Amino acid sequence: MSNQNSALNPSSLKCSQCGLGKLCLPLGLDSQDMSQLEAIIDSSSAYNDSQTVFNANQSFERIYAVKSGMFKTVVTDANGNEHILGFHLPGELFGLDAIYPKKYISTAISLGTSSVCGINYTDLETLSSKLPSLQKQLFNLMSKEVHTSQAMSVEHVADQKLAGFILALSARYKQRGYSETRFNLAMPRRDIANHLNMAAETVSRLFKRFQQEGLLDIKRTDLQIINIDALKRLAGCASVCE
Amino acid sequence: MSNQNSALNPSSLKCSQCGLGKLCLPLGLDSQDMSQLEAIIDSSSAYNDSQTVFNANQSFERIYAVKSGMFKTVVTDANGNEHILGFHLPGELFGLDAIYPKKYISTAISLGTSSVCGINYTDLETLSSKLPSLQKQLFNLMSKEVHTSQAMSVEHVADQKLAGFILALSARYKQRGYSETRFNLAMPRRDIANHLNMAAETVSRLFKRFQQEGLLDIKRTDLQIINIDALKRLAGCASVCE
DNA sequence: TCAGTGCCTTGACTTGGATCAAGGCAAGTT
DNA sequence: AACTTGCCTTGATCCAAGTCAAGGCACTGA
Repeated sequence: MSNQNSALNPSSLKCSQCGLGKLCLPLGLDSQDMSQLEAIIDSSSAYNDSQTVFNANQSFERIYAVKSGMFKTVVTDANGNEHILGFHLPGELFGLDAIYPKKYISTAISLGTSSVCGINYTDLETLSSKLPSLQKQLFNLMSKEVHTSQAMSVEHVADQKLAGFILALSARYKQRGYSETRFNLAMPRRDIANHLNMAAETVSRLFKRFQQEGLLDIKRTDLQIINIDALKRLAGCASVCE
Repeated sequence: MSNQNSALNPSSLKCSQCGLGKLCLPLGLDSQDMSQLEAIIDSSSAYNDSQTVFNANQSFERIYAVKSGMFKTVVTDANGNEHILGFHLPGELFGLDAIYPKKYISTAISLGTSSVCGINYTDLETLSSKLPSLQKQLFNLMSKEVHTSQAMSVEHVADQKLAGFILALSARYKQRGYSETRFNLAMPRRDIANHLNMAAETVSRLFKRFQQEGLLDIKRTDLQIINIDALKRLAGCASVCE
């Protein structure tokens, strides 16, 4: 399946110098609060492609913030079928669904070379009750997580789902200061298909159709959105209209 | 669509006397903390069938805890199609997805005679930073919410989805001290179908099949689970195995 | 008791997307 | 340059579930 987890090159860049501060946990913290947060963060462990950050059922200790690259979270059902719950971009947290059950629900795997910051959850809880802005930001990030998980379930036809997926990625890249019309998908077709509950062949045919209809241009993982409005109309806006 | 929102019979039963304390926000609070929580809660507004608690796009002010009955949250996409995001049982919160965007994402509607407690979110934030146990419980409830939204997306064949839905309801009723094998569905077939992204006819045919296979017995909304293990095997356990 | 209404069930037909099976193409290896 | 490997695309076929249409059954109110 996937390799053992192992941290390479732990470049210990602190939150205050990280550049993701406007999206990630530190949002809203003053420099004094920030250094308290920095004190409980294991800054930046790096992973090669397809390495495991944590496994499902492992006992919950830390939540993770993506620093660079991309991670996916995967569950395996009783019949051994894997399902990708989500993809996580820089500045996003994962492992939040493990808080209540006190164990990880999913397995987290890197897509390409990527890095994360780990945050001990008990420490984070304690610090949150001292720093109202941190508590507020955590609530915000969790609320967002609830929202995105729900949005997925609205579209149910294949083309809407794929359009919605692309638009959601686009919006998230935009937020991070990248182009909203051209970005790298990072994950293979198979993973997109799995995440959206469809066959890889369907993803392939839909990308072709979208291209023929002048909605986008795609070569391997390099995606360029050409007609974003038409794409939004197609998706029915469910995952993206704000 | 649905009637105007209107609060009837505001029976002001406090948290400390409510019986849902083991599931709801007060979990883990001592009696002193509890009275602080009670002070910021508008206890119990009652609704008749199909009444609206809040509308999508309305500005966010409060989260709600179900006191009795059931509520559904519904979004409408750009094409006017409605989609039911979830059903909410006593002791569960709804409106959490509105925290980050600061406006309600969905419309909340009562199913049958039901009641809620409303909690001003700003007050709740403030109080949470004073009461670590309250903060902890809020994080737990939000984590749970993330988890249940995600679990939905795992099953993708109709019979698995319906089995998973029934089992999830069963587990939630059990938690609340009700029978896990016999309960009232409260919502019509159409709503189940909509929530699970399928046709009402399919729900009907599947219930018939489940009944023929000796998995359950259903008459209108009165559901009795006969072979819960077989049902779990069918669902692949995704939404329920813990 | 009987018509009216809303919800659920059943059957016949249609279709979107899965599956199966080949083939293509890029990048690395020998 | 030829071979291998992994991923993606394309075409042919099939089936699960949607749609359409009719009928049944349990409440309601006159």
